Amino acid sequence: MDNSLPPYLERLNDRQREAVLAINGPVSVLAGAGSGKTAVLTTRTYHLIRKGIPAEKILAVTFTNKAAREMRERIARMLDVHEGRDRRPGAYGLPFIATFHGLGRELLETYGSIMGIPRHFCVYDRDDSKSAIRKALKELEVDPKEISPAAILARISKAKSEGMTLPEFREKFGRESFRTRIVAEAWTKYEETLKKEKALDFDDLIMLPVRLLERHEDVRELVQKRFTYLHIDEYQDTSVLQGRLVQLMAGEKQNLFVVADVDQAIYTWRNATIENLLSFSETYPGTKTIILEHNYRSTKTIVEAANQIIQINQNRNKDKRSVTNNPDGERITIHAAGNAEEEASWVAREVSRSSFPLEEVAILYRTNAQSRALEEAFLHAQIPYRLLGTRFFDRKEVKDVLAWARLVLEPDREADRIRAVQSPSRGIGKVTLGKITAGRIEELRPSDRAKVESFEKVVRELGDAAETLPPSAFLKLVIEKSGMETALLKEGEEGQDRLENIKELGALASRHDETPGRDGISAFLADSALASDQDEMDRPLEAKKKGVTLMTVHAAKGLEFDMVFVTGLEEGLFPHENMAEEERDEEEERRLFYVAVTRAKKRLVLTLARIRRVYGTDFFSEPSQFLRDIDPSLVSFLEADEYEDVIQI
DNA sequence: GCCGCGTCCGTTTTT
DNA sequence: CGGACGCGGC
Repeated sequence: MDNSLPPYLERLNDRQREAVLAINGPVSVLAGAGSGKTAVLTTRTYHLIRKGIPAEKILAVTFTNKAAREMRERIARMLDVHEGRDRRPGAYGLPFIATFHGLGRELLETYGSIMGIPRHFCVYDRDDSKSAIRKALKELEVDPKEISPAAILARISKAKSEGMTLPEFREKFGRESFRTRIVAEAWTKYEETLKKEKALDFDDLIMLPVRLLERHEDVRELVQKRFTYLHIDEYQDTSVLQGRLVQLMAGEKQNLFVVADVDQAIYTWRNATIENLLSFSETYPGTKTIILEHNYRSTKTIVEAANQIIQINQNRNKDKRSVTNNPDGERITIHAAGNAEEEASWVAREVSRSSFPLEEVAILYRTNAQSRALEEAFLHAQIPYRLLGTRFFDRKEVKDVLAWARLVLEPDREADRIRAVQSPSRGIGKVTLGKITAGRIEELRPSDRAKVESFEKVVRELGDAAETLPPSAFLKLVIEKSGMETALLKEGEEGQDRLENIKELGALASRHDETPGRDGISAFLADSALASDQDEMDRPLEAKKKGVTLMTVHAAKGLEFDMVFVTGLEEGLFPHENMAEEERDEEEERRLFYVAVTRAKKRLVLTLARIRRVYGTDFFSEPSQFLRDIDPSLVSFLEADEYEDVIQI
């Protein structure tokens, strides 16, 4: 008998190998930062296939689209499968690799008809949901100033992601207070809008599949048979409902493999709960737990600093501590700048002085607002950069095109009609539109009627074209026929940029060109709703850019760079001072700092500004308490006298 | 119906 | 400070 290991297993350490080889039954892997958990997930998937498990029986759920795509590419390479343009998660006989939302979408598209879910639904993003709520408030004659649409949406979203239905919410909170009554009323209207527009929101993409599997045993069995091996990444950041979905899918076999790090739980504000992880072995008796604490990523200095930071948290597994065989490396640099602009230009200067390739440098910050000063500094220093998180899909012109496309597929979508009719503006406004929706078409002036008819004609023509055209050609036609192209060309330089953005959208759509007609277009639309602005691969132009990466700490999760700058280390900013007392969570902020620090492989630089501008006014800021958590022996200051000043012993 | 101007508000973090 | 929204004049 041949006892030698295949090369892909030899590369792993004992614990990692144990994780890969634990094929049946529930397994939880508690992995520290930089411990090679991605390698474990990928290798395990590959190993299962080598063992004869059909690839399409394996489901892997990742946290981001980017992680999904990378894993899919890696496995395709290992299996020597050449992926074509088909972007569906399970294409080419590969495992089904997607985010929870991508999985939910697949389940609803495939099995949702039994619950009356339309075949072509569109997905509402946060802004869509917000305007739907705003509309609901208007109908209810509630002043949005009294209760903000955002707050209502947050409450609805929380209820939904806990698995609570609208009637249950009414029952429980309907009489509690004025506030909750408004929430219940707005929720009712909101659901009506969703239904009318054949739309689902992000929470629906999880909630409805759960309901589907709970209520329909036949579907549950079908799904359990379809996926016999389940891999879940970042399990500490799953919600109650996502946990339940996993459980429903795992079924009796429970060939369930989850990877998690409690110290990197940074999404509780998005209704993630570490309860799923803490109760894992109770939910799944016979769980095998494997701890990966060896860090392959960072220098000893960085690993040691990370340990010092995270061990201050009370709410964690105190035995878990990262170790590394890597060299000590350089000390951590702390720099205090005068204000945000000086901080930014100092960072830019340090980047150009360093010898790391620009692709190996990341600039991290707590809030998106901080990116502006940094962007300007990099522009000024002529250092190429990529800015993640500029909400591409939030841009007006992009939303306009998507609205047009959605309207063409589903002429009942009121919100999209209002948007489309105004882009470009064609002399039809709210009043005219209101008359149409109310069915009072005869009241229209002849000139208005002509305008409306020509608009509707364009929509119809595009509708016909949508039946056969590949998505990218369809989009091109939309841009032309809607009149957007002509209008933008008239606008000069800014219009050119906008046209560029729209064309980028066309490039995205071409990924679905192998599925022409409504199916492909609708898949593209769902893609863009689920696409993340944090993922440069979702944007062809952004992906081509090379350079330093600017992003929030949240967006940096899972990534690694030779040199990492963590900026804005000031009290109130990082840790962030929350408005709502009850939401303040110092330990989560510290975990976030831990995530930031552990992104660095070789050099870590922490910066702050003594004066920070908030809403246009300057404030003095105190250095972040987090800076004091790192032992001085690991730190070097550029100016010696800065030390006591910043650390404030 | 459109556009310009004034006011008000916000900022965590995002699939 | 800057984006979103509303009001009022054209």
